[in-house]
Amino acid sequence: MEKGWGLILDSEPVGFYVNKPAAFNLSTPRLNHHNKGSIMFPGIEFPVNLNRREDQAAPLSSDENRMVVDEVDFFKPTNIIVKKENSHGGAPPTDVDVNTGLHLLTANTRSDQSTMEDRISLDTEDKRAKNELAELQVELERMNAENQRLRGTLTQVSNNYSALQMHLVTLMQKQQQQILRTPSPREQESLEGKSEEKKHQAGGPVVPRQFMELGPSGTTETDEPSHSSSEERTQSGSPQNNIEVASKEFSLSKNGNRNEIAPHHDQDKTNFRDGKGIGREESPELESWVPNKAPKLNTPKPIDQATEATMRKARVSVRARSEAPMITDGCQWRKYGQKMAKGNPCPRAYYRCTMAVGCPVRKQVQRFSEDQTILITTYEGNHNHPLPPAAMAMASTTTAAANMLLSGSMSSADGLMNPNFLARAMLPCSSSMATISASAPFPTVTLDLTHSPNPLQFQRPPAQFQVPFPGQPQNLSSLPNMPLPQVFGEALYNQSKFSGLQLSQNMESAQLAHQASHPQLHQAQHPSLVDTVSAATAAITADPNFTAALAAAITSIIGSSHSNNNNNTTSTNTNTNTSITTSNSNKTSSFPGN
DNA sequence: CGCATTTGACCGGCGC
DNA sequence: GCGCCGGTCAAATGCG
Ligand SMILES: [Zn+2]
Repeated sequence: MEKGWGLILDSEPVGFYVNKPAAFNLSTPRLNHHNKGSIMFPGIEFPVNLNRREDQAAPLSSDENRMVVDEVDFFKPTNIIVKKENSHGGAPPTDVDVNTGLHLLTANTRSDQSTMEDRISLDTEDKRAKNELAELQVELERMNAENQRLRGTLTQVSNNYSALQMHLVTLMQKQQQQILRTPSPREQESLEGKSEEKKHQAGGPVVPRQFMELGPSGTTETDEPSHSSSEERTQSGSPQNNIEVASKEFSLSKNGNRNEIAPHHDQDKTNFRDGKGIGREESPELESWVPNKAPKLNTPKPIDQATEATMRKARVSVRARSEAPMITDGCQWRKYGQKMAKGNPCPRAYYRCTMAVGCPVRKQVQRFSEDQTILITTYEGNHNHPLPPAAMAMASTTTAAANMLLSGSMSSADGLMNPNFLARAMLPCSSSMATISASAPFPTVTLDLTHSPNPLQFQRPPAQFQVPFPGQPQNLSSLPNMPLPQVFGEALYNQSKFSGLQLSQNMESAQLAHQASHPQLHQAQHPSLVDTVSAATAAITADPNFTAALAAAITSIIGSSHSNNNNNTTSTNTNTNTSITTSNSNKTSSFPGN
């Protein structure tokens, strides 16, 4: 089964390579910020956990692990090889085999002096110079690698930030919905039906429903009984890299509340694969997934069902850079199909959520034809089961996006209001963009977690399918003066060997932070290392100013890296060009983040 | 041996 | 009606 080991959407494995002094020493590529040593950003009143894992502090070995990327290597073998070598050598042998392809220079300089002098001494000198050059080259490459890492880090931070932003928007949206309109019957249903007991226990305020509860109220609570192991599974793909060991201390907060819900989807099991054989209509509310061709079934069904159908039909696609075949979103996926898409050389893979038996969630994974370093993951449906925090991150985000979209599509008033609201909400946060466009068969929200190479590009033109990195992936092989996009791609590539992009942790953190304020939701969580981690991050990120802190972190990192790399034209891109694109049937509009 | 993936078959929608 | 196309199924295959 697929565990989604590809991109991990959180920040942790990368660690923070904050502002290294000019020494380009691979052996100490990153500052050691263990989570306990969370970084305090000046002027910000709470610590930000940068998710450094302890072992990552280990100088070379971890680096090697990170750098060795051969397996998943789709695009640029040569580079990788070089980097690998570099990562190995603390001080490279003078006779370096590392072929940097920069010999031209050395040859020239040498030729001048060597003409009439004593051959031997010159030879030795020559050799020495050569060696020095080689070393310099190696160092140069190290610098490049460092730069890439920094950029990768920045990218991840940006991604995280974007994710958090999404959460913020989601929460704001929910609040808005709560305030502006009485809860829809479905919401009421879900709240009463599911959260009632929770509310009793927690006695907390009524909370905007969790995305998981968006499904049919009756069965949504199905819980996988055996999911004590869920966390390993979800994280197993990259245990070394992904799990945030740092925050163990927080685990206690969550461990108590393993969910109590009895798994009652036995029926679902029988119904699984109901597509044809076993009637799925017997229990429409059971919400085992229904083939998504639900375009017209709305009429006969009650409103709830209609919205459900819409929900299922709504899609949220996430674009992120990853060389890995699939992003790690914390869920378990089983591949059930693969097709060659029409205009895309890369096949499209179809996955189904297997965390619960009847879970209707499916996703499509496909590479962006124009930039194959971009992985487009399209989610469809809502989980009908509790999710581990890691999965919560992505799921809640996507669901939020779907909600946004659907709220727009359901009532015209909302439709007008929500996008604007979204735009407004995101504006102060960052350079994000929301776009509503036509041309999608399904209402689709696109979260673009890729990054624009242009640092000046704080406002992007509202083109829907803009390719953030027009550069072609092939260019990645040109190591020294790699344009930023490629650098990013490579950095991410390196880091994503096991984990790739990391979004989940922070997203989940936001989620948990949210939950922290609403304790009744906690019980839905699974205790686990993941939970632990997320709890920790949640605690850390519970502060409402987290985004500000993150922004500060980003800026600080940017500043530092800028100082180090400013000669590099491709230097840090400061803007997180997260864009939200919603495709509706008939309109196209965009909301530049700022 | 059980499970996940692979992969060609199949199905429904849609346009011509 | 036919063919294309996106999406899904399920037998075959591979893997641990
Ligand atoms: Zn699910």
